[in-house]
Amino acid sequence: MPTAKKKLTPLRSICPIAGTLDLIGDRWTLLVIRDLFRGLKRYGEFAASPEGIPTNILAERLVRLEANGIIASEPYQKNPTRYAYALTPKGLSLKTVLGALGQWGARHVSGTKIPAEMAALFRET
Amino acid sequence: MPTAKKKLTPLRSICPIAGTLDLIGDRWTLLVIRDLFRGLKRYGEFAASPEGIPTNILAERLVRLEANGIIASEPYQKNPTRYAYALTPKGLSLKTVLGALGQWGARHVSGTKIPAEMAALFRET
DNA sequence: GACTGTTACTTGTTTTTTGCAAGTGACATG
DNA sequence: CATGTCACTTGCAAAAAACAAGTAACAGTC
Repeated sequence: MPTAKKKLTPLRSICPIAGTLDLIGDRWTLLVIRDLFRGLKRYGEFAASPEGIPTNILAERLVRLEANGIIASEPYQKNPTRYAYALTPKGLSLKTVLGALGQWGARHVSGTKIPAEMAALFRET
Repeated sequence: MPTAKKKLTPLRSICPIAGTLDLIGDRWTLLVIRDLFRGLKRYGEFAASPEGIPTNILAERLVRLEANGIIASEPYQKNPTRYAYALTPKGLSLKTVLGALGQWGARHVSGTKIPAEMAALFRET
């Protein structure tokens, strides 16, 4: 796993919406989670997504998501050890959030389009 | 209405999730929208929320939300003209997003608690 | 076995955004 | 007319993001 730096993130309030945003409410984190739902697993795959996340940001977000128990990493090779990332149950339960964001965007943000590969995320459960 | 500065925000991709995040995916915007769902209407009320949004950020977000058709402002007094803000239908349709974020937070972010005043947001529709 | 390429990061610097404090204009109240 | 309030605006320091390079450990080619 990448270098883990300790960083406290005290919650801004007891509001559960604010609490969620404190964990994943930045410009990039939810896009990494979206990619995990799409089946991507490796650093290079995330980096290749069309939004073009800066690599240092990606590395930091992966560390943070794992520290918060939203993703887990497992080595898939040695020398050098490389890790594949996957959503934990906690991360998987963000599906409703991604679904709501995606449906709203498809309806209200012009220029967006639901890719076929992502249709599963948008089906009602 | 506050001073409107033109600012282009080209979408990072055609993904509807990314598109939504480009509009409202920052540290503060969704908290303002939450406050509107809670019934708050005025600048001072938003500023008094427990998270303590910086006032310059609040002013800028109100302008942006109105420019994007998510909120609308109406004068409630003259000299000086003061505006009350309300969600448009487009803004109201973010309820599912807020609901999903809140439910996830209530379940997975320790230290959060659903205030009674906010319970309506969390009921399934 | 030196050379090229790939993967997964790390490091350094610039630019942008945020956060904080203080200031301003137009009143309303005492 | 002095003080207070409300809704902002402005200035500046601090933090985060963006961009560009660099690095380590191989694997494959010549």
